[in-house]
Amino acid sequence: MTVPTLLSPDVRSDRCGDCPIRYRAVCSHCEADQLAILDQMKSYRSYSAGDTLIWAGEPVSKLGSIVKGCASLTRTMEDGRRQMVGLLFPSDFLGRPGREASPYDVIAATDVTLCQFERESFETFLGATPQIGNRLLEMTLDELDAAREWMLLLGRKTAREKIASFLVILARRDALLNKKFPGDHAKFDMIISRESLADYLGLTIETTSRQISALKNEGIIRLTGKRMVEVPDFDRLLRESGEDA
Amino acid sequence: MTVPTLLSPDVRSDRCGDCPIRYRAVCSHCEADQLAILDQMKSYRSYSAGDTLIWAGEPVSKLGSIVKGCASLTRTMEDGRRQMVGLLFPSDFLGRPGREASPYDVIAATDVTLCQFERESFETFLGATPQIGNRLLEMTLDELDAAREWMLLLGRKTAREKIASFLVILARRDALLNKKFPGDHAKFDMIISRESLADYLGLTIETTSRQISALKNEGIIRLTGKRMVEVPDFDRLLRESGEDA
DNA sequence: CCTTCGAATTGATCCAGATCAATGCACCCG
DNA sequence: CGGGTGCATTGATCTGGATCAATTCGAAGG
Repeated sequence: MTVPTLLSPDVRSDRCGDCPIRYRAVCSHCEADQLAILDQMKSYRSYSAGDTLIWAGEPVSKLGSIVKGCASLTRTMEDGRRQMVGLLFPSDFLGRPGREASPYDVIAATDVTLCQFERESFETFLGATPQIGNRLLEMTLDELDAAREWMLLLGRKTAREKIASFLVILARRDALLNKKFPGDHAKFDMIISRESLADYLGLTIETTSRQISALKNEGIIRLTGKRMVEVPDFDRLLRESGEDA
Repeated sequence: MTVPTLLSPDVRSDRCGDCPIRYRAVCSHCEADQLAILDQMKSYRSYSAGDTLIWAGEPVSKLGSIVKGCASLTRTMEDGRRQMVGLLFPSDFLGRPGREASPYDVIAATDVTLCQFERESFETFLGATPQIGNRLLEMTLDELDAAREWMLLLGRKTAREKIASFLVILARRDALLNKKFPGDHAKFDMIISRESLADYLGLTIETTSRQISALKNEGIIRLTGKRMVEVPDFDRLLRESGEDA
């Protein structure tokens, strides 16, 4: 049962056929008849920035896709040290079939709209629909690649390279979303606070802030407001990130 | 076509039914008839410690399971900085269906026996056999959890905690393999060189060596030879690792 | 037995990033 | 308008782990 009043303004209708993530989400390989079933099973739910969608270790009865917004996955140690272990963007899947609980907190980084399913009915459908399972495997392999890329960043990159690498990811995302070339002049929102960014990069807030200031002072990036970033020369930024071409 | 002469002494026959990883590998959910097909498709191959099984970026035509031994996944930056991003043990799967190339080098840490398939025929079988896909998804989710756990280690733990965490993993593995309780007195081989260990933990060889010596001097571990480790008090080691109970 | 050679340990010094401490800067609310 | 309140920036200092530099150990071979 869908709840139209919970739709965010950007989600034009509650029918799967109109969904902005129709061709990228877990349902992307589904045929029309399978989609009709998902359409019946799904419901939308909205969260505000800062809300915790899932608490680490708590069993969760819902699974679903991010339709709009951005959520973070975070692990916290007893003494309070925190490490962000992933960022979820629209079309990314939330929750793991066959697993009751998540080993990390999931927190809305911005306002988030979720397309969610009951775990049980989704798992039944998954068992009967190989397209879903295949797509889920693809997406999980992509997440694994991203996680391992991030391990290299956390283990071996300097603070400056870490910041630059993060900005490269956002600039590429901006180019993709706005159908520009990756080399073009990019302008995008940093999405997360300095504190979250520090948690993502394995740094302190202070070091994070200092390195951003340094990149700004050297003209590699330009800041408008606290969160908007412009990248006049993408290749220069890329060189700072320690990546190969 | 199997090649009996390449069998390692521990692999008693080349029939899947006798396989030591029969109930943990990608084939574990398969029925007898499906297993019979895999039995026809598979071949064994052995590698020596230090051999590169897969070069980063190179297309690979084979996929398969580790039957015996241990292999590492490593990313290298242009300037030579290296980060190990995973360790594969018996029953772990090597290669990614639907993906031509691996983004990291795969290197035999010890002598390795592989049960391998041609990519093309394996992918065809995967399409027709949901059990394989489901198991692969489970295993990939496990790898993703391990990778994210490691991100916390790389981003936030001290050198001492990193070493202790690695030893905790090996001690748990020893307990599992030898059907002991995790708290029991463990004795195991460290598998990898100090250099590889440094690459795994995001440290230098020197820091790695110093921290191991420190744990030894404080009686938290005991060393016999360079590579054999004994853990008299598992809980004490666990406390040093920064993990919660 | 001694020599060799790579891996491991140990010591001395250095520095990138952490920590401690203000200060700046919006934005809200009484 | 003034004074919170919560980020973000900037400055001063400290330190854990890196770097540079010898040993030491142990297995392999003559």
